[in-house]
Amino acid sequence: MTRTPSDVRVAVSTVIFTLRPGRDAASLALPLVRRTRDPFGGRWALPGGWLDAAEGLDAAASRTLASTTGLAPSYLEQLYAFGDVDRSPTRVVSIVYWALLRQDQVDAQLAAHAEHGDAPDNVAWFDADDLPALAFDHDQIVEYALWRLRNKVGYSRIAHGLLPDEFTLAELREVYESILGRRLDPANFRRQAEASGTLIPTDRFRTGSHRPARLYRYNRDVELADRGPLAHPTPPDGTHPTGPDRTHPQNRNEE
Amino acid sequence: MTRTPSDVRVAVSTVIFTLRPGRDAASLALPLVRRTRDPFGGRWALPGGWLDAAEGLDAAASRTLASTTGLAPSYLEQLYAFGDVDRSPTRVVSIVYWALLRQDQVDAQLAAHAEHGDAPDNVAWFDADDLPALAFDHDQIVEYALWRLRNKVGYSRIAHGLLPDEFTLAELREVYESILGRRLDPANFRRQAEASGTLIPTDRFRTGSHRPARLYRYNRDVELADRGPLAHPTPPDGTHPTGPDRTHPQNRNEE
DNA sequence: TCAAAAGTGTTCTGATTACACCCATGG
DNA sequence: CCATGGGTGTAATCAGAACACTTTTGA
Repeated sequence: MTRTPSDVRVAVSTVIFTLRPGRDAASLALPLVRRTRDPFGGRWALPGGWLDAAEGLDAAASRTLASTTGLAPSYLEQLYAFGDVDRSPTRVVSIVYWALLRQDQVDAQLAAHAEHGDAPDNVAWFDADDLPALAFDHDQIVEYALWRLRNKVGYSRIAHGLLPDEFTLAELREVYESILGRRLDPANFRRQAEASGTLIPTDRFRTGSHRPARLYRYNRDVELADRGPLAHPTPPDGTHPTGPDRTHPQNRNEE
Repeated sequence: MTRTPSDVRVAVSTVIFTLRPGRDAASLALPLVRRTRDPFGGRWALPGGWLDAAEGLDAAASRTLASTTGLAPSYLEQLYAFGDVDRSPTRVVSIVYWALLRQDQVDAQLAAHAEHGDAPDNVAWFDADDLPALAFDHDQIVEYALWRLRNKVGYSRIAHGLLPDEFTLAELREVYESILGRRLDPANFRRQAEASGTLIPTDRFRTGSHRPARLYRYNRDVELADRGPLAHPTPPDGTHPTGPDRTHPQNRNEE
């Protein structure tokens, strides 16, 4: 067997969400990179880059995300492989990931880069439901990532991927409300959250407004999301492990 | 931008299931192809092949499946992109699909090929829970495909992808039981199926054993599975459309 | 002391389960 | 006429939704 290089190139991109506090309710936001060359020069696109022959897909997602935006996700999962012939002028298969970034990490990571003088350029954050026209088929990709996020929040604990270590139930509820786009009953939300077995109450309280709210951590023994039988046992590096996702839904908001 | 071919090659493989009638209960079976060359010469592997620069991913899955096994799926959906560096001696990213084939189509399609003298070679069917050691990481891939199938059967209508146009409720129930690996209450199953709105009763009956059972068709207006916002409007060719999957589970067998 | 969020209790509803029971047919 | 699967009825259970209510704080 001779090794003939293919004329199909493999790219890796990532849709990474964070929660941006708003006056009324928080909203989902994501960073985009402005393209400097054709095709689609000047347009906004998802952060990403070419797959290197010496790295796995997950590693490529983390690397290209870091090199374009300076961000390291708190949750990372493969989304889909896009490979229509006409999705780009040249033949490119894009392995797309979606990710979450804890709110407190956004500023921290960007500040760290600013200090080292390697602040990412040509990057801007956009509200997830108010995006400009994107390069390639990235509009569709973001739409699908949003759909997956909204769906997954219903049957897994990924919402925690957007919060710091300690949080109040109201903060957790706000994450759900932002993602789902509707209000949730605080009383019922509390009971469900407590019954899930994933929350550990601390003896600390968040004070400042009205009645102090108890702070919770969460049980790291429980995975953020069931990733199916192929889940890697433990993450070798800092970021979260990635294996095929339990793509199966189990509630049924949109069946 | 000069176009430099990548040293990463893209393959497409498919895990395609059908239901094999057994004395007691039916069981899931899938076709494998015996490799004739190294690496893993002599071992069984998933049907597949190299992605052609002129075809999309879905088309490549259909084409390679047909050319290796002679089969055309009744349901086809992308499963996952596997791209660990060491999963093959050379650098290969495999876009893996999973598929269903209606029981009545297996024999029909194979017979058609036999008649034309183009019967596929080196192909054999195996029971899904009794597989030999497979080439590459294909064991894991099959395991993941099974997991996804079992999961998805709980919140979508994919079970119909394994049945002919008309079927009895007992036959439909048997599909569920085979996939889930447990018995279901016939009475409750009937009510759920009827309440789903996806079944159309015919005025024909399956006779032969005891009391005749009504035959049902199903409502083609309802998608087999919610594929998310990116679903292709209509399949251009014969096989089913494929878009990103609503990977979200909604029941919770394994949360 | 009052507004507002934290937190508890109670009721109602719908889906799921378990299981008793009747119906229709082939042998 | 009876064994067997087709098909119906019904009561118990459980999760979720709705909402009234009490508690605790800062202002």
